[in-house]
Amino acid sequence: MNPIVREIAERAADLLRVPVARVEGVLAPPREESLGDYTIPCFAFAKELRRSPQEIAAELASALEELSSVERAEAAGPYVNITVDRPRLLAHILGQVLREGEGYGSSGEGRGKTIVIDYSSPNIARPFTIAHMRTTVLGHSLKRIYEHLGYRVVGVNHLGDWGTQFGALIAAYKRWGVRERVERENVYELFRLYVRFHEEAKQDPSLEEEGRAWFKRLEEGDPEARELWQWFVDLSWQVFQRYYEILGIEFEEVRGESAYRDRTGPLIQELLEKGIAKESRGAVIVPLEDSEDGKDDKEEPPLLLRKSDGTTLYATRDLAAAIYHYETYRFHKKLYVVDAGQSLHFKQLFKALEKMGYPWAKDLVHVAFGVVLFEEQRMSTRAGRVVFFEDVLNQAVERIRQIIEQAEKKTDLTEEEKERVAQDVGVGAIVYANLSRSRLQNIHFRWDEVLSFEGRSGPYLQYTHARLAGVLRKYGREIPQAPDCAALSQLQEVALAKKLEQFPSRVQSAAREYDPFLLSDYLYDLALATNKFYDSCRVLGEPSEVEGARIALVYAAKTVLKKGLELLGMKAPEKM
RNA sequence: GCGCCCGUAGCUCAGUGGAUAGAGCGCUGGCCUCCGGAGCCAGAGGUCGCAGGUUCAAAUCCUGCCGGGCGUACCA
Repeated sequence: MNPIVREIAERAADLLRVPVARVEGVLAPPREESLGDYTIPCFAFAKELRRSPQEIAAELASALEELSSVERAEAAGPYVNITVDRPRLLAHILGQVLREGEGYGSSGEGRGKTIVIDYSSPNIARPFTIAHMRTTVLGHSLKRIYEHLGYRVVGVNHLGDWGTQFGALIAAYKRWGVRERVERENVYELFRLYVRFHEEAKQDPSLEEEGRAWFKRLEEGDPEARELWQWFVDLSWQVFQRYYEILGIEFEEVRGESAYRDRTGPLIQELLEKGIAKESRGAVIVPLEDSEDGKDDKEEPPLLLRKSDGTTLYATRDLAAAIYHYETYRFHKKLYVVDAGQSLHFKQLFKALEKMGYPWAKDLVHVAFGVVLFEEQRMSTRAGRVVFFEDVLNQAVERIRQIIEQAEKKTDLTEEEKERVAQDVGVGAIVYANLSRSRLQNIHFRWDEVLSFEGRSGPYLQYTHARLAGVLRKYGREIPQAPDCAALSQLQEVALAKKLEQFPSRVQSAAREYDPFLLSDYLYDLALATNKFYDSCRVLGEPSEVEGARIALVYAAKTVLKKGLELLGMKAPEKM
């Protein structure tokens, strides 16, 4: 909160004899910019003061008008609309951004705290699809946001490299696999084998049995099963790493489900001995029904730890992983960035850990998100109804190459730079598309939408940044550290500066709500304000007071835009 | 059946108690002798799923219903 707003709130609170926080709670920007900078709706104070809101507003208006930082304060019915001393406000905002630079919007709230984020965590032996992008991009952005707030963040890639499905894959490979083809086509061939397995299993259910049997052999350490499995893992990881490199993602910990295979046995033993788990229908479960008064008409499904064939499940390994992560990192919080369809799983998991007496169970958060739909249906890897990430990326990059070539303005980019830019912007389009709606919304994947780079899109934000970079390049001198803000009197200048002021609180909201959308939404508004300013206010060649003030504004906007893009996991090219 | 999520403009989505509900796409019409037109400006387009209730004030909170998605013990 800036000092001007604080002064206003304190004065008003003093006058009304209410806590400052009450005033700050209702103080907001007005409905329309032309009404002023801030407004205080006075309804909330009417009852206790036994006066009409209109009366209160009138009194506040005349009192606030006397503050030196207030330019104008007028009552509009029950509202007080306040216009502040703009040069002072802008000097405060610009001063802060110029002083803090890339550190603007950071804070010490995370000092000494560790956050573990489990994200991306793809299943091996399958190509990345556009559906995998949601967890990858969300988790990555959350990671950068928390880091900006001073947290130590451990990005965990909990690879899906264990489970019945690998029994199925081994069975499929044993039946139809060709080594050379797998080596050549990698995950795409493994994926084909997997799909074929499920298709043929529809006709011949004994295949499922065969798959389960292979998984059992795998869990028991059968050398042939292990060897094939390791081969699949190595091949897959090679491909995944390339994708992560393109996306600019690095993990602090890559530790698949298989890493916990030796912990699950003892864990199940312990739970049985403590009476937390029990045998039921041949399997081992943790009952979770909260039967306080014996009425279990709700009948919550239990958490399954071991199947009747003796093999473990996803949940067993997740349990072991949570304990491992707490022991290793003593986390402040652990976030699971996993689609909303798994809500029950996490509810069960957290409850089971609570039953086990771990106080940190309350620090586990399922950061749920909506699924990506294709042709109005959920993508299904098994059914083969998927869009591969690589295809989307290639098309996006190709589209951008064309746009660069067709640009009217002669581009001075070298061929190498063009490639770089095409990739950065292509990735940006995909990333932004995944962060451009609140996380619980499903996303309808449409080619024309992802390949549209106009309006609200990743490239729009990057383009805005590149324009500002262009102005700064041409200016070519030191940015004035104490610009004359009285020279910034245009509506668009004030609006842009006020937008810049919101950045820190938006970063915090995004962290608090575990939703980078809150940041991406803000960045679009910021880019819009920037373009409006750019369109109506010329910078270079203006009288020196104006030019100096405007270039400082340009610099501040570019700095925030760049930082914001980075927090979303996007590049901010200087030229494009 | 039960649980969670969603329902706002033709389409995709913001807005979760405060003034006349906002964007993008699409549609109509404007703006480059001037810092990058991947841009800017203007216009048309909405009984905020329905019905009650709480409140000075409801798209927003509560209750019920309708429609859609997901989940609901041996997949991950």
